[in-house]
Amino acid sequence: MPPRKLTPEAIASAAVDLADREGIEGLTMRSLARHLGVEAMSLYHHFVGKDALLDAMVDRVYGEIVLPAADGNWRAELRRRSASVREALRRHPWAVPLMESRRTPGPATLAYHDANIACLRAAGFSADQVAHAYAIVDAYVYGFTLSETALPFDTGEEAAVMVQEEPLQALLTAYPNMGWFVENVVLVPGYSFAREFAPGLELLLDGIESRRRGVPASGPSRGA
Amino acid sequence: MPPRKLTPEAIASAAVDLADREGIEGLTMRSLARHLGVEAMSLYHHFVGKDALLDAMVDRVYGEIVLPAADGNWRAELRRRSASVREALRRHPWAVPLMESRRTPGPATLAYHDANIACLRAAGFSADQVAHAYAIVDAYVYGFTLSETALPFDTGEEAAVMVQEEPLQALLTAYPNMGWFVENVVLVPGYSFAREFAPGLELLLDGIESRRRGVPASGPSRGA
DNA sequence: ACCTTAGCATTACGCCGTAAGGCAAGCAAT
DNA sequence: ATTGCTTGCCTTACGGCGTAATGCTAAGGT
Repeated sequence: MPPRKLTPEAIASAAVDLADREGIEGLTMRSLARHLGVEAMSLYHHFVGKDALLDAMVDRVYGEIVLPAADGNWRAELRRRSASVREALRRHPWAVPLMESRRTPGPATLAYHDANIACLRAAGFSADQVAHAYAIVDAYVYGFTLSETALPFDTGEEAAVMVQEEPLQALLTAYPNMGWFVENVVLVPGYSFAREFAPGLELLLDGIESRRRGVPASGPSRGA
Repeated sequence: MPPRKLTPEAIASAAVDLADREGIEGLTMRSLARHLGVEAMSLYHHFVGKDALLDAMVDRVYGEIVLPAADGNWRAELRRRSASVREALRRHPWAVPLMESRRTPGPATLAYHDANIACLRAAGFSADQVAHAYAIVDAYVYGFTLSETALPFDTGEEAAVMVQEEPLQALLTAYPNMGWFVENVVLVPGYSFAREFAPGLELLLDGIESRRRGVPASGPSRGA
């Protein structure tokens, strides 16, 4: 028997690389097999189907995230792991819609969630407070990264090129507030969407902290 | 010539219905055509390709969102449209990954963004403040809804059934913090993930408001 | 009466995921 | 040494996908 060329780990690793380079739609069982020097059906001896492979890929992405330490300052730990999540998802943009939709979490996924809960719990959060904080921070980090990876430009310079084009010019005059926004935000030198991430996260952490200290939540009655 | 059976609107509407019922992976050009009583290729006389159809579907979802009024209270308007976004995305879960990834916005999409900017602008937000507020709120709403639609359960009762199953039981003992979380949050009577939405949004709105009033953002130095 | 054109259908191509089965190389038991 | 099982990979084949190319039919303009 020739030395085994394939292992689940090697396959998943190659699949992540391929998806990074070609996009998730370029990852097919055949293209992946070609990349590994084998035939497509050989992969099915290591994964029962493509779904299982996707599960493994997602778990590898979770494995790249720096876990929060249970004995650290919860704000610093949450900040660090949020940045780490965002970096991992920028390295693997295809993972953004996948991470939240897989139903068979792998060991790295479970370890990730466990460490997050442990960190907040150790900081004295009640179960309800953990639920609140976790839901809010995760929604923000995933949502921000989703927006970010979908954006057709990152810096203002890239946007400036796009705005020159004819159809976009027409749209910006038809929708004057968007035109105002583009002119006064996107096209201002130094703009990048990425810089919104950290301030938004701090706003969340501030809110979580003040709620913990007993500041009552302002209900809908207040602003309406 | 028989009276035209197909219009882009009718096709997109049927596609949305089909995706709602069968899921986005059940929406194929053939299944959609079958549903409309025509052949698959007939659809290509109204849409240049499936991507264009998906664009139209996304724009229909945007069209379901209640637009914020420019002359209203910005908190109330943002609250209302955020709830409306979430409801639209719950009606059409397949749209969550699509809405942020389409690159050819339709009229409803543009009107939506324009109305949002207009609302904040009319409330006296500077361009930078609009950018901050919009990025944060959108990230939260999309991220929350992404988590929500991906969750295998909604209420604690549904979760209780899942937890009975063997493989999950083993996981919860292996990851004690997750076990603690499930026991003290998910399985507590009355739990539902959905109830986290409004408090989290209020936290954001509070933060946006206080930042506007000149409260300096707490930087990483504070908590680290 | 002719031609254009719009609206829909037919056929076919190259992709996809994967079920079913084959085959060769190594190990274990006899 | 022979047998037979297991492991790892390959071959073939099927139904379904998006869609290019082309054909047919009937209404409307001239």
